[in-house]
Amino acid sequence: MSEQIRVRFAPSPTGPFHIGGARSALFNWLLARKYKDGKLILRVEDTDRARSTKESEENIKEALKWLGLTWDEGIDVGGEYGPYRQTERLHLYQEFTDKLIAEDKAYYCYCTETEIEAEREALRAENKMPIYQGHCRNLTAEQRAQYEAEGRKPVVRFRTPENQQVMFKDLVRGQMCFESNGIGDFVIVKADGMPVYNYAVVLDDALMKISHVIRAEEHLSNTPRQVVLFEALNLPVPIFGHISLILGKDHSKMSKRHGATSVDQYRKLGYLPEALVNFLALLGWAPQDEKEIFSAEELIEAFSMDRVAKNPAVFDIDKLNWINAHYIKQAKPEKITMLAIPHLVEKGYIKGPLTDVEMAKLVSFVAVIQDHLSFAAQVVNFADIFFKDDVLIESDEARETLLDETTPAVINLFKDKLKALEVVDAKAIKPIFKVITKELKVGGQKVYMPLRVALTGQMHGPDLVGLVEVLGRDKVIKRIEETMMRVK
RNA sequence: GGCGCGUUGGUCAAGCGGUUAAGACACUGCCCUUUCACGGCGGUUUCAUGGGUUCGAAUCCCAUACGCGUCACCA
Repeated sequence: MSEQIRVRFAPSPTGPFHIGGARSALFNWLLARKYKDGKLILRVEDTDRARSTKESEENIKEALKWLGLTWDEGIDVGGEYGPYRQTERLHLYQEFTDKLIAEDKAYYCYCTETEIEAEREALRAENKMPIYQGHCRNLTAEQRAQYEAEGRKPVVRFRTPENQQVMFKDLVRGQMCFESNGIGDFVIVKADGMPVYNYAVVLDDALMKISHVIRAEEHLSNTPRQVVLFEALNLPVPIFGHISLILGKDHSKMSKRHGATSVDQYRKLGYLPEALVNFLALLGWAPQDEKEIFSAEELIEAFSMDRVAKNPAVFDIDKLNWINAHYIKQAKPEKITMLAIPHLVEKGYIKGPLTDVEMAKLVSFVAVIQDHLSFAAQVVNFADIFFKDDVLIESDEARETLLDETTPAVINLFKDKLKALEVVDAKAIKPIFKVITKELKVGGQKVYMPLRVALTGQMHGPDLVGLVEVLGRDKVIKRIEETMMRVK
């Protein structure tokens, strides 16, 4: 690609930032970063006045920043092709609309929504395509004046050329071809003066000199409408690339039913941005080799549009969890702790602000369980071990472990040894277990298990040595004593 | 319904006329670990169906089925 790469991400701020949108943004970003002069433009498509909100726009920006998907031109950062919010570009669209009308390539349509709806119904009933039948296609000046007098507010429709083949190039799907007759005269400017998506997007992409339009497949069927407009306006047609949709487990489009769908939800659950980026890249794109774990830099290096798949991909939370677990293991315990705290607060484990000492202890605890986590919120699954001093014995099997005839001796010896320690750290604690097996002549099972159950109530869990160190001598002794009292 | 896109194991997927049809997640077996997890080594499971073309087809062509998208004064 010799010309400059200029790609854009153009979300409409009508709700929480969707995971699918994040992938579109990611692919565009990767393309922009791959080429030295590549530019990513962030444009906001806010022409739907009823649904667009400032909060959504903020949410999208925050999510993009969190994911590390930086943009070179667009809202907040500016650029020479601004403004970058469609509602601030109305004067630009107006110019082109006037021109189209003057050239008779577009016309005013006074049909009301109910009239149009009735027409559509009728066509559908006959099993025909529900396209506009051209009622206002050739109105006389008198007819128009009549409608105006009635107070009707017109929309502007594009006069779609008949019997033409509309072709365009798609990087993912190859050469595409549609019949113009299947399109009909579509609305380009609403009655409130707002341009319709298919119109504004064409003008913006052309005016912002976008070279490649990479977006979701749901736009594929809309593309001929846009191509026809590019041609009518004598504007260069960009190269398209329609990436397939992300589906839920049941193969329908991802929705709330499938669990978390917004970037924000994953962020709050304690997924790491690098993991999400890594995972999203692998949904619909495959590297040449067998690598699975990619840093952003490695993705930029390896990414290319011709390895983007045509078929839709099912969002597999198990794989995301696996990737995230990988990044969690590499992360600093402090970081995971910070992500987990809101969840610990929510579950009532943490009441007020933590002191420095408490915080340090919590961090050490997180370090002990870090390898067990798929995402930070899972810390609450282990929180009882850390926060709850009255141990709940999880099963009869665990109880039996405590009733073992060797158990009292083990527990007592352990307490003595622990009390005798000058410094209570992992290095000092570890040998205790060995010594006990030797002195009491019992197997490791008989030492570790009763102590684990007395301390946590559970048969399985994080490393005991680490646990004893983090909990501290007093708490450990108090806990085992109380548990033993209770089983007797 | 028209138009369009798609269909390799439960999931992500490699493959682009000749392969024992990669790899990863999940599942599972063993090892490691005196628990679990991590990690290591194995295993089960796939070319939607039917026709062609070809010496040879997961790969090319045509049907059928199924899934999805779109046909808005939403984007």
